[in-house]
Amino acid sequence: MKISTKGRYALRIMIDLANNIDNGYISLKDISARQNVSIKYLEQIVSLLNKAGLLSVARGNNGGYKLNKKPEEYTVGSILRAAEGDLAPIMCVSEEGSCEKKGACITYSFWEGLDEVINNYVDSKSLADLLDK
Amino acid sequence: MKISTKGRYALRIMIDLANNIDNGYISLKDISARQNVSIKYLEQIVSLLNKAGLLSVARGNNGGYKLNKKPEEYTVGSILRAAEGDLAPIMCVSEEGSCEKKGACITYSFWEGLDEVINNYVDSKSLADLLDK
DNA sequence: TGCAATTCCTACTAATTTAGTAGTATAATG
DNA sequence: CATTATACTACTAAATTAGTAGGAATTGCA
Repeated sequence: MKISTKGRYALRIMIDLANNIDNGYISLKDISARQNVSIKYLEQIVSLLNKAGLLSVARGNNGGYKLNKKPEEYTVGSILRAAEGDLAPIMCVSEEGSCEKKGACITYSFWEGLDEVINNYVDSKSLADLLDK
Repeated sequence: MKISTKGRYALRIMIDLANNIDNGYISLKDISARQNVSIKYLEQIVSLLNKAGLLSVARGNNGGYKLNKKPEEYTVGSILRAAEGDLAPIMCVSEEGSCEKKGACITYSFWEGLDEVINNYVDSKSLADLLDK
């Protein structure tokens, strides 16, 4: 029942970009130096964030990434789901794995409720909330 | 971010025992037949529940397990934690892994909050709540 | 007394997932 | 056109999960 490094690093990347929001496009080289994560691994994680539409990208020399919204407009949930795929605590309540025995299953609504409190919490916090610490 | 089979089966075992609460000690053979999980795997999971003090045991012929409290006195959280070890979404907020940089860490209180909503939810539901479905 | 049914304990293993590394292609800039 | 980036795909080592397997200890009953 753990969040993986992808989710945790994704959050750190977004915080890093938020902290440098006035500095134009930020390269992975810079983020790597600050966050102490290899550029190659960051590439994969940023790619997930990018595909989820959370970032603006500039390729080529002096390229990099920047936020395309204000920090208060990102929920932490949207970031974690982009990186982790899905926060469902078990398959049967997730989009893909959705179980056909829902109705009959005695534990289904319990798991559904857990999924709800998790997603409600992570969606109640914005990226800006984290910066305010 | 998934609950493992140990947690899910543990819940099914406890439900099974609750459903047979008037039938004395229930053998793993019976539970195995009803729940479609091998006796050998059930042994390991029941051992965790037992060590956590959730069950009464009778060894030998006609032996087995039974609940030592009423279903409404078990929180689902106590069952899941017994089987899963810990529901902390990341190391730094768990008992063992507790991080020394708590104070400095910008994301710490966010994760702490997530841990809280998860545990509050699973502890707000009793085993009896699941039976009432 | 001894056999059958049961829990108890530990070790092993196969499959899956996680946490990366590596290489090469593509794009932009000066 | 060299340099500095991102983009994409494949590979790999380590850890975790999901079991199997074997045998010892315990108890009830014929």
